[in-house]
Amino acid sequence: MTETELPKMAKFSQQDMDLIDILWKQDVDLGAGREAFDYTHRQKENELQKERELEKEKQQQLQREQEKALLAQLHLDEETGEFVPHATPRKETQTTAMPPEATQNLIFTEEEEDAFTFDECMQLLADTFPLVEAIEIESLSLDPSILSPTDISPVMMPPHQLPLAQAPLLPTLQSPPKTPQDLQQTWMELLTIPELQQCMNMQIEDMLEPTSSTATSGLTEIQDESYWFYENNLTDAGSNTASTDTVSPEYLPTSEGTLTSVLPPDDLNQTTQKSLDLNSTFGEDCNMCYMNLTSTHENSASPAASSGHEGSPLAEVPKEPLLKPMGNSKFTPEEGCESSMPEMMADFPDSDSSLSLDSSSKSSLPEKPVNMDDSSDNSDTEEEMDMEEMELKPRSAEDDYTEMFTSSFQVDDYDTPSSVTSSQSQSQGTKPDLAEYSDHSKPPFTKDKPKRSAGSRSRLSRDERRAKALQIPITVDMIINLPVDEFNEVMSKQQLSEAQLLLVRDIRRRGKNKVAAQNCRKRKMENVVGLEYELDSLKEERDRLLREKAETRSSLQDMKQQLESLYLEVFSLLSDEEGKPYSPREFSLEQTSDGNVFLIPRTTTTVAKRHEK
DNA sequence: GTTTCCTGTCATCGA
DNA sequence: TGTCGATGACAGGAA
Repeated sequence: MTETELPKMAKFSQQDMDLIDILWKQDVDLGAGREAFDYTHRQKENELQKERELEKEKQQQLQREQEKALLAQLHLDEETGEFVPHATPRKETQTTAMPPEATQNLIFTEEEEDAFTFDECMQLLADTFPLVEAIEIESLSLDPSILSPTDISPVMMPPHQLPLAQAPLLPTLQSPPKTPQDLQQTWMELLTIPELQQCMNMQIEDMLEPTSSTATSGLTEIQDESYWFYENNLTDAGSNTASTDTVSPEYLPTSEGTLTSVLPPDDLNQTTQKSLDLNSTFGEDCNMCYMNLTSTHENSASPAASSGHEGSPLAEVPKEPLLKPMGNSKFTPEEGCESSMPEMMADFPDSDSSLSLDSSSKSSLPEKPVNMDDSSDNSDTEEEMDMEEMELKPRSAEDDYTEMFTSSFQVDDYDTPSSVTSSQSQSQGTKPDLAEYSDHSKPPFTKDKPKRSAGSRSRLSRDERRAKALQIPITVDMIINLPVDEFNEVMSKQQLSEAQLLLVRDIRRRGKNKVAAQNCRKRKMENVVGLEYELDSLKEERDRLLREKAETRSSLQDMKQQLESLYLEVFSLLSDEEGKPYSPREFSLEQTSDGNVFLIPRTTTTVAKRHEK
């Protein structure tokens, strides 16, 4: 409802007003406030809007003045001997040295003045520039030596600092490239600076690092508006000179030198190539940069990228140095688990060496279950048969694993699933050892050594190895731990052969028994500990009883002593008719059941007692 | 080289 | 009768 519509409202009839009121109530129900229909409120909002626009214009004017002041400082740099042309190249320099802030402001003014309110613009500025500053501070804090190369990049440069820092630190940049060739030469010189390359690599990583959506968006905005500089210079130079590939080898040593501290040597080639490719395509906008990175990543002999991981280049790039080098090996789906299962490969040192890339020369599977059946059947010679599996038939084991991982292995979540195709170069390198292991005349300890060195997991590994050799589509863990019903159900569904069933039962029996033995020993130890505790408590009880016994005996002795003294004391108080004391030897005091005490002659008492007996 | 401890496995028994 | 858990006995690795 605008200001011109207000007079019309006075002409509205009461019916119309009621209708409007009904509509307003409906709007209120939909979430609209009463002030939305208040003209004065809207008028205040319009005034505020105008004030904001005025403030925005003032702010822009202030920024323009600041830009002019900054450009004037560039003139002062010329007086120090760093000449900056004022003609056509100066125009480039001005635009080159123009802070991205100015560029951004111009763009905001031209494109988004109508679309953004002042608060939104201020919020956008506040969101954008602190991020850039933070990025630069971060890059500067990493190494003070790269401070000057960092300043080269206007992409990441805080707009308000760029001209000041650029002048003293990079005189080469100040010298104007009068021709495209000069410009190209300038950038080629800049590219020879190792710190510059490191800085650019770091900034690329910072850019590609998926920190926060706001940071990414802010960078994208800055790059979109200031990458034209590289588009006009660096990319031209790169394309004119020799493209990326010709530049790359030239700077490989420096790049390696800067990257070896943070990257494993195996990743150096890929990363270096990636970073140099990025350098060559630095002038493109952010999207193109990401696209380039992705394409570079895909082209840099990284099979993982071509296997479905290219969907997330931002997440992929930071992780890439952590990936194991694939070399020239053909990527298989199982290789993804390889890095996480090194111990499994350690369990099969000889099987590792017996591997081959040739998956075409597979021996027929039905033969192996029969052999395995024999080996698993005879428990006494199980170990020897295991060794025979690995030694007498290295080709067979090789075929087992090759076929196992190339065929449809239904369940691949073994507790330690190993990738037999871990490293083809490794397997190829150890290939000559196959002849040694295939030598039957070798002493047994040589056969046993690699396996015994696997440690306490050798048994479990053996079962896993057998299960894999027989292509049992259930994990050893499941075989052992599944309840009987589920286990039988799974077994019935799997259509296993006789040998497979036998092996599965053996694995289950051994696994169960192993757990039972562990529990038994645990219980035994607990019993021993409990018995020891009980023994200690019994010893303490015995000592306590002995102490109580001694105390009781001592107290009884005291009581006897007291009673004797009391008896003598009472006896001494007694006297006959003549006043003579009674002799304790002739008389004794006895107490009857009713409590009376009588003096009885000892002879009588003794005679009476004898009679009683 | 021997001893001791730990662990896996087998054989056996009872539920 | 088959399965499973418990347990003694044995063997081998590791310290």
